[in-house]
Amino acid sequence: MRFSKKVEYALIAMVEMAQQSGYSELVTARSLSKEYRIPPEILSKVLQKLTRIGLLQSVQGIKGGYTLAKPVDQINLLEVVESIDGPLRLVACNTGRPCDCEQFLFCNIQTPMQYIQDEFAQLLRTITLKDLLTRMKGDFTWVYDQKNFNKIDKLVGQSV
Amino acid sequence: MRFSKKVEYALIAMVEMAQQSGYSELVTARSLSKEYRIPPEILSKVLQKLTRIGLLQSVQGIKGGYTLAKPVDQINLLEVVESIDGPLRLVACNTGRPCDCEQFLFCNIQTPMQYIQDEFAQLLRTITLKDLLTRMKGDFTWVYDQKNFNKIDKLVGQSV
DNA sequence: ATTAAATGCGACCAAAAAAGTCGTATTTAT
DNA sequence: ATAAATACGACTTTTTTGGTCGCATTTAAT
Repeated sequence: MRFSKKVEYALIAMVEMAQQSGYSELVTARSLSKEYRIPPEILSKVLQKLTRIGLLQSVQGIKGGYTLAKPVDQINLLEVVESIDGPLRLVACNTGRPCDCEQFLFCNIQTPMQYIQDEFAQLLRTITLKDLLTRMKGDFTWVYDQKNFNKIDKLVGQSV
Repeated sequence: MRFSKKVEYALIAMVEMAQQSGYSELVTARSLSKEYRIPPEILSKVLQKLTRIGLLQSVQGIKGGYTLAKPVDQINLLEVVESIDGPLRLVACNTGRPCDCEQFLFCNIQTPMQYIQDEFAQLLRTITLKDLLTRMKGDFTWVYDQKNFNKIDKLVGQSV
């Protein structure tokens, strides 16, 4: 019952991109992976998926990078989640066919669970990247606290 | 991003118990596990957890079994899920402490994700066992289709 | 009393999913 | 030509989940 790490990485990256570039400048996978301690190969693949699906735009080559493909209020959480992890499925038995879970013919919760899934999907659909940005005020106080940066600088032995 | 099998088993069992007993008669783990093809040891442990948390009542001994401890409209999904899987946590970094995810001091989505989790928890809190029961009308048409029962009878080589 | 059928637990093993790594190709500004 | 970036797939490791085994306790029926 967790979002996958990849989805977290996607959201971290997109939030950062929204703050940094404002749709204009490019951000590289490498810089993001450094800043947020995300394995670069994984982050790259995540960003590539988001690009293929049309949430990001990419530019190849030595001056390349990524940028948001749409305004922040037009990117909702459901698209992000489904871009990375595939179609939302809260239970095993809602694939369209009558029921293919282990309890097949006897499953008694298929229809109700479908309803719950629809509700959750709707919730994710109503939350946009913009909502995330407006809700992260509290984080700034410590994310950009200089003491923390110094601590990390020491920790990893390099400038951030 | 799935409910665990154990949570599914819990819901299947509780829905069945609500239909069968109407709070009076006892249902055994064994009969449920047979009817829904759930490994009996697992189902037992699930029902035991639900009992400890107070959602079911149990009676030990040879005539024992389980029954719902509360009316169906007073059992919500959040209690069921948290009884089985522990506190709801959609992301790694909302444990109360500032942030203990891999991106620790740099995580920029902690607060927004907490908000999403709260919204989802509220959704689960508003859905009761009664809602599940009223939404499963569609299932009856095939769950109780005699042809299916015959098919299963042949499949497992015993009366159901 | 003995037995059988039920709940109650904990330790352990196996399978599946997720996370992460490695290698290589392609693109493009310098 | 080179360096730094995206693009992509195969593979390995780790973690989580699902499932199994064994044993103890309770209690109705004989």
